[in-house]
Amino acid sequence: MEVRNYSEKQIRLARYAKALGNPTRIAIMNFLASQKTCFFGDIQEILPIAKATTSQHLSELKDAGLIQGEIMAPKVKYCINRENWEEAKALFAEFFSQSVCKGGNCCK
Amino acid sequence: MEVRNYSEKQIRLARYAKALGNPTRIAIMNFLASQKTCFFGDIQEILPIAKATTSQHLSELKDAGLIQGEIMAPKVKYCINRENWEEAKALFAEFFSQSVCKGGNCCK
DNA sequence: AAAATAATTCGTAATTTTGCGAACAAATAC
DNA sequence: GTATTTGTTCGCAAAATTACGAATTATTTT
Repeated sequence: MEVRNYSEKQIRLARYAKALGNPTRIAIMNFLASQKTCFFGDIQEILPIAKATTSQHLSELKDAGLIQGEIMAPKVKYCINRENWEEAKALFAEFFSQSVCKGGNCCK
Repeated sequence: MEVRNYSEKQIRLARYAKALGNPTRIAIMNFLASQKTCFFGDIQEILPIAKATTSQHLSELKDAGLIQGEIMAPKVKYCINRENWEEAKALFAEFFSQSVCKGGNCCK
């Protein structure tokens, strides 16, 4: 009964996946990826939730490293954190590049 | 203040992401992708959690459509659901293929 | 200085997630 | 037919998530 820990990669991938595991946050990321300007208010406008909740979701995306914010008083400009976006992209690509059920005798 | 709903794609992507948003579930998927045989007991062995919890995580992955189970009494054989795996792969690929900060004037 | 604008934080509530041990179900082995 | 093996389900608890309105902060405009 060998109890193994999770690898750093597994933990980081899960962290990114968790941050993306909500339709609102996917919508935010889609919006940020498509826009040149990305003030809080612009994001808030396209979402069917209260601004306090939007702020919370942005915090989670920021904590996960997927976005960053820049204060341009009295507004706040958000954008995707390119470096971590690329890391996440690579981690998901690697994850999904695993060959599934090698040998083909799984569940059949 | 146009309140938009989320697209089906956003909802489906978020659903897959949520299912993958936990290191244990990533580890399970990695294991299933690498194994030819995949009985519950084999999965349970590599995880540092109780079997009841493992069963729960498998349920969530199954609910999300990422895996499927087959009873081979008294054992249960699990494997990746190829069709949905491919859908998830495509959704994540499309998501990460978005060009980030077009025009380059975001947050700089 | 006061009012307006923009966004975050606070306080709260409801729901979901994660985890465990114990009890249970279902088939096999003795 | 009783015991064993293998997983699931139940009941519970702690923590995290999602959501909101109200209060707060910080800058800008008047």
